[in-house]
Amino acid sequence: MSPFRVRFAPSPTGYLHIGGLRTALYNYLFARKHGGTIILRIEDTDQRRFVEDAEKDILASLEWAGLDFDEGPGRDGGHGPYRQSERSDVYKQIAEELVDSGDAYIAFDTEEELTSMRERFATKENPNPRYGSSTRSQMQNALSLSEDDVSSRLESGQPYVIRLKVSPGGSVSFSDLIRGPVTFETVNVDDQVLMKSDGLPTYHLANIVDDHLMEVSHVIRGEEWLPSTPKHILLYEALGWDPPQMAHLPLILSPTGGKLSKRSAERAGIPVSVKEYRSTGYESGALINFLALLGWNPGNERELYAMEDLIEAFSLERVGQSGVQFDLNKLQWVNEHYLRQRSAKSIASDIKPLLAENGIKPDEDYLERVVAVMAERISLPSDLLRARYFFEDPTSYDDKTRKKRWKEESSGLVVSFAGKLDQLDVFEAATIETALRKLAEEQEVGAGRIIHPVRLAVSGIGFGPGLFELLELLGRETTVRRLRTAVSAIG
RNA sequence: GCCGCGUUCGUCUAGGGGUCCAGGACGCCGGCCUCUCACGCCGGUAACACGGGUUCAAAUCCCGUACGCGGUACCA
Repeated sequence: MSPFRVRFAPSPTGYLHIGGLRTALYNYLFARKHGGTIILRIEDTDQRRFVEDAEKDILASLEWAGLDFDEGPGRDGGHGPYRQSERSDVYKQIAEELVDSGDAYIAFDTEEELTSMRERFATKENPNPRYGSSTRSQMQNALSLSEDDVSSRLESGQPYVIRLKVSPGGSVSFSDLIRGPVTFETVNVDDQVLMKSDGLPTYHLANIVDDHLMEVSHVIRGEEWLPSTPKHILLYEALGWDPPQMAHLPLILSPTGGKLSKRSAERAGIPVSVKEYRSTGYESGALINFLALLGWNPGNERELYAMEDLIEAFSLERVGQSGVQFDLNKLQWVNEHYLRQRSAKSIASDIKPLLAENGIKPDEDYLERVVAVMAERISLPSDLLRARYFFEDPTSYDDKTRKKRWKEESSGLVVSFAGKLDQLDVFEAATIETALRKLAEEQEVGAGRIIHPVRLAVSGIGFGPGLFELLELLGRETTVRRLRTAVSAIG
């Protein structure tokens, strides 16, 4: 087994979203490509934003997407536990070590004090002053207070946080696998809180401790983390650990611009949680295929990839560097390809509950035949809901089609056609077609003069599958009934 | 504001000094097929952000500007 170890580390503050899935996917592809290991780690250190069923949703969504993990909750690989809430002791111990070594310090400032500090030091040039080398001496911490003061505050149980002590004047450089060399000046890095006053670590501490302890070799995460990477590098250095390789993925942007957030996505009509894609009826393979190509490309012109093909082709070097807009159109296109590879039977079984919700309970064989005939006309199984005429008589007739297709002689032709159908020995597409064409000939009109009004009569709309197979599918009784109803309704 | 990262058709992208008056895909438009719609096939529209360098030669290298995005929390 290769020494490559990667992790996907979501925070259970909500359902797994599309950006999270893509991050998971890239980690997964990288791991599988190199025969490495992928870890799922739950970063549940924010008690305030914790969402009860989020972890369950994340697990279920990943499984649906076909991303299986080697290590994680319930799958011990000797590096657990894999929930940060179950690892508190470790962080506490490391934080204390950092305080002892002088790389971190205790601070007592309350949230109000922090806010007032920001107001106090804010200038036009610097509206957002950091808690760091330039301000910490004026705050309440172990660097500004006397030793006695600190210990008496500690003894009295005053809440405190532990902050990383960042010295100004230096710089932190690292080479990002996707972006190349990146440098930050330490003056611009603040004294990040490592341990919160609730005794839990912040992301920054927990993340690097776990990555180290879990022997993570490559950190593949969203670009929003790039600015905090210097803090992480500083932390690795303080602890005497080697930092892993870093790879910061381009962000998924909303078509309206900006990071694809819940709000912007909704505004753009894009589902944001993986759960929604699933319930809308997208194929997981299609979503994966689409997401893989959103920010990465294989360097050739192929567009359709099964998971194995993605694993085969994937490389971090071919991940782009700029943000990418989410394009629902393209997803839809990919999804259509996947949908058409499925049997009518399996699509039918998917759509059944959806129809039932809408009060439609068709015979299974019939439904399967409907799906077969409609397969090329839908991009999602739920599109079938818009073709209710398969299941119930039309109650209205599309105006535009009516104007265009229903001529003076239409009623007569439709009635005659209904009569012909009544007399047919065998009610099949071929015999129906023969009958119709014969009628057209007798009446000396083009076949279209009958076909279009008949379609409107039986379906209420002007488009759909081939008319003859449609009629066969509907059956003689339904067809004839609808024809006669339509004549009196449109007449 | 400051820090960081970006910038090739509307979108996802190929390309990384000459093979590029820039290739593919989605979308859009037109055509073929055809009873309609869709599929499929064929064709079309459309881009190197701008300004300076470097070079015989720049989409490609360098600098600057503009713009976009991210970060600037005891959130992740």
